[in-house]
Order: sequence, then C-alpha cells, then structure tokens
Amino acid sequence: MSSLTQVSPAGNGGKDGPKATPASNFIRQIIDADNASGKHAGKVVTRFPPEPNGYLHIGHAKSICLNFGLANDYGGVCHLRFDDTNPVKEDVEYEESIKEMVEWLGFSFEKNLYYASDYFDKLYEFAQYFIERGLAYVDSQSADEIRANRGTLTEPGTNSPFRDRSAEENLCLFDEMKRGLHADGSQILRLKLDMASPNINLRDPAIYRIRHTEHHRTGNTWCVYPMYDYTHSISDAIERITHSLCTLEFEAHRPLYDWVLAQLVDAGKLPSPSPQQIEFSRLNLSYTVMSKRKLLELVETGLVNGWDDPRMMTLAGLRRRGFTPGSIRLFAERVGVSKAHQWIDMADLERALRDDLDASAKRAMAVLDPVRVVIENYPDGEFEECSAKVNPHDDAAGVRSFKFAREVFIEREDFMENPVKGFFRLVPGGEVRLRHGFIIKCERIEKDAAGNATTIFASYDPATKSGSGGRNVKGAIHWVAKIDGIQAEVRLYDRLFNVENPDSGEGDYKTYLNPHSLKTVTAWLEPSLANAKADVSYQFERNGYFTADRVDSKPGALVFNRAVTLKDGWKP
RNA sequence: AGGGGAGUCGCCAAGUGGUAAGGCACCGGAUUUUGAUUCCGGUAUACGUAGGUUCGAUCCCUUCCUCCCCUGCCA
Repeated sequence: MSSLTQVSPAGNGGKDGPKATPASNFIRQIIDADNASGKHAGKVVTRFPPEPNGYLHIGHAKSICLNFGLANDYGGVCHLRFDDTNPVKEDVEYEESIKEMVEWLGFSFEKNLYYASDYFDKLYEFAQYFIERGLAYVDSQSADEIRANRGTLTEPGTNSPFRDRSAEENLCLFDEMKRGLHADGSQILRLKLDMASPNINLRDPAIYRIRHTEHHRTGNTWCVYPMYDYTHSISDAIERITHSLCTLEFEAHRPLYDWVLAQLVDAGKLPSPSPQQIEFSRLNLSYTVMSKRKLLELVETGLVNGWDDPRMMTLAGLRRRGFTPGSIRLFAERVGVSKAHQWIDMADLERALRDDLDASAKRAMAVLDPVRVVIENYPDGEFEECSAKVNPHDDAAGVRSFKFAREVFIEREDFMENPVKGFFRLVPGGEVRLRHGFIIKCERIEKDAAGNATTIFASYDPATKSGSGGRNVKGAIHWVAKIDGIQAEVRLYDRLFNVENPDSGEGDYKTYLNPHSLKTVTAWLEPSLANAKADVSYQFERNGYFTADRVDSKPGALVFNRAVTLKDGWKP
C-alpha cells in the first residue's frame, strides 16, 4: 500500500540526493490497516506539536520527518501545531525559530499552521460540560495536599474533600477562576476519575490551572489555562488528526487521551472516529546531550556560543555547522522508527551528511595546516593557469581555475621526513602529484629548531601537467599557490563531549565536555572560494565538507566551518 | 503481583507458525590525479532466558532475567 503512494522516501523536500528506502514499520502497518478498513476514509492527517519554549534539536527532526514524511507518503497532510498552553514558559521568539527550522528541513505547513491557544474558548466550554456531567470538579486543596493525597506507585490515593461539590458550585467556582477572582495555585479543575487507579495519570488529573500571566498570543484574555493531556487530545480531534504520534513516555497517558475524547464524542461535541495516539521511541545520540535543560545550561553558562553554536545538536546549530536538510532527512529515514530504545552513534549522522553532499557539493582545495613549498625550477614571478571540475560527478557544474607558481602551500601532514611504511605522499627525494597541477619532487628541506619543516624545496616536471596524459605517480595531494590563494579562518569542530553518554554517567555531564571541540586555524584557500556563501557546501578536497559561517563570514574576511571530515581509510 | 512498555548481527531495523530483509559499521577485492566516491563480494546454525504446544516457533503459551517510563497546578 505505502509503496504505491510513495513519493519521496526521505521526506518531501524534493531535493536530489541519496534516499533510504522507507522500511515497513509498526506505524505504517497501523495506517495500512486503517486504510484497508476505511476507518478514516483513507485520509492520513498527522501533526508536529511543539511547545514554543525552546529550540528544536535533532531529536525533534526525527519526529518532524516522521510526521511530515508519513503524511506525504500517504497523500495526507501534516499540521504544525503550537502547543502553547503554558504562558509562563513560552515565547514568540521560539515560535519563529521553530517555523524557520521546519521549513528549512524542507517541509511546508502554510495552510496547516495551528495553535492550541486558538481552541481556548472551546476547551473552556468543554470543561464546563465535564463539570455539568459531574465528571470534573474544582479542588481547593493546595498543590502540596494534592500531591500528598495522590498516593504512590504502589498505594492508592485518597479522595479530595472537595470532590463532591455540586455541579452548580463547581461551575460557579470555575467561572470565578476564569474571572480572576482566585490566586495562582489556589484552585484547580480536576477530572473526576479514580483516585485508586493503578495508572497515576487517571487519579483525578488536573486539567485547568490558574496563571495570572500574559500569554504571547492571547494576551490577558485568560488567567486559566488548560493542561496538556486535556488540550492535546481535544486539539487533535478538532483538527481531525488521524494518527497522533508521540514519544514513549506518553504511553501511560493514552487512557486519559482516549477517555476525554470518548466523552466528547458521545456528547456529539467532537467528530468520530477519534484520532489514535501512537507512541514511538525517542532518538538518543551518542557524544551529546539532548535535554532542553542541559542545552539551555550550556548556552547560559557560555560553554558554547549560543543556541546555534555549530557544536550543538540543535537544528540551528547543525545548519550553521553545514549540515543539509537532506542529510537530516536521510538520517531520520535510516534510523527508522520503533518502540525499542535507540542509541545512535554520532558517526551515523556524519555519514548521512557525506552521503548527501558527495554527489552535489562543489569542490575546492584548501590547506588547513600549511607548509611552504618552493619550486626552485619554476621561474619567480611567473604563473600558469590550472583548472579542475567544480564537481567531478557533474560536468554541468563547470570548471574552476587557479594558478600554479613558484611558491605553494601543502598540508603539513602530507609530508613526512621519515615516512612510515605505506605513506605515499611527499617524502625527501620522492615525488607526488599536486592534484590538478604538476608532479613535484622534494629536493631538500629547511627545518626550525624543533625539527619541523619550515620550507620544502622542490622541483617540478613540466611535462606532467594535469590532463596532459603523461606519466603519473601514486600520491596526489591538494595545494594552494601563494600568488592567488586567499587566507581565511577555518573552524574545525569535534564532538562536544568525549564520552558516549555524558547524560547518564556518574557526576555532572559538564565534566565530560571535550576541551578540543573547537579548533580555529588560518587556512589557504583556492581563489574560487572568495565568494562562498553560507548554505552552500563545499568539499575541500581530501579534507571534508565546509560551509561559510552564516553569521561571521564576510567577503574579504571569510570564516568557514567544517561540518564533517571525509572518511579517511589510511591506516599507517 | 502498582501500572505501562521494550528486548532480532557492533548500531539501527524488517519478518510474526514453514526454516533470519535492508541500512550503517566492519572485512576482502576492482576502479580512482580526493588513501574519498563508485563497484563487486563477505559478514546472525541465529531472534533476552528456561520450559511447553506443534510435523515445524524469532513468531503461540508459561517461567524467569534485563532495561525504560509513570507519584508536575510541565509538555
């Protein structure tokens, strides 16, 4: 079924690039079964429902790709709904950022943007209905008393002394709460379910609390705000969501979700069939932390440079680092979805980026750790034009050119004075090809007091220009000529933590921060990079994938971020 | 006996009564002016454990083990 409606496996971004084949999974099976039975008349409506209280991270990306991807594959729609029911934590700033990132990932929600706060009137009216039916009551106990009376995991709770207030009294009290006659925390509206339920979520859950706080969208219209379980189920039903996907920790909330909807459907206040809540496991990534609290702490304590620090697993950070939307969609597809707890290695995310970029990224040469090479048999002051394909996989991308001259830079690690076995780059007396240029031979070197090469004196073979069809040698290394090279700051990133799971280890996760997660160097770049823009990925040949930093890079003062290195199969 | 979930290759993940898909990683080999890419080939007598049912079990039943979630007026 799904294979017939399959459009773009890795999401609906529509961009070219590697795709993982969408695997069968338990959610697709449920949808297929619903489609077969005609439950939702073949419709698939999902939703991504963030609370606008923080920035999106790679874990959210999994959910976004899942919800939008499924809707897309089944010819349905996915709503972006802000779950903005708690004004003390939320802000428009977060809302804007979330919208920007969902779009960046390649998903569209123009016609499908919703707010839980748009349902406040209806939610209030339904709450009155629950009160009238004797299914909800205003509890005047303090938060502490309520907690004490909730019981424990193994002991039942005890009924509130206010549990049997009349519907009239409850209606009156609830109205007073709404009108602002009661202080925060002094009264609360609870569903009247079962204080002895083995499922604690069913022990008269709170559904409306008093918050004399301005809401970023409804202003001061309200001072009572509905809570998650109550709001979410109703919002899903109002929007005619068919499949409501959430993470595993909400499994125990499903009975409540179903109960609330069942009452309202029975009363003819909500349509049938109700949406089905389906839970899947969260994404855990090694060598990083994902909780909002820790991300916030890293930012606030200055351990990283903001929410979009390229070392952060926030979508803003990943974008700035140079990750592409396609790579994240590919990653989400590869990781799959199930109810088993998944621990994914950072390397898998990096792999997805390489796979996405290899086919499309422009190439350029850049020397990150330069050592000077003087080609003694090349006349000083002269130069020769060399060229190379912008993308070897795509002739249409054209060619770039750069000069070969007497003085060039090569990567320090591409030269070894005393080579180990198997090293086939430049060595004393040996030859190597300057990629896209000529074969050179190391004649002698000049060293500093510490024994490091400061200048390599070489000769070149004029008959070996790239493309001339002449002889060749085993090694080919990248280089940049001083005459037309440009210098730029390059930021080299490594994982933020040096242990696989900084979260659950003993002690403070901050003690596991990798002190070398950022290294800044001044590199020599080939001239074609002079106009590099953020959002355009380059492969620095033999080095990795880099992108101009979207905030710090300026024409004439370029700053590049290394998103990921190239795979390095060389083992000494 | 509090309730609810999960355990299939190093990491993910299909299969769900008929004799273990796929991806990533890894190991070979070919091509290569990126030690990249690409391409070929290899990689679970095995599905947490112990029993049972069956001609036959990863799939059904039972036992046990391990891990995760739930005692917010957060979502």
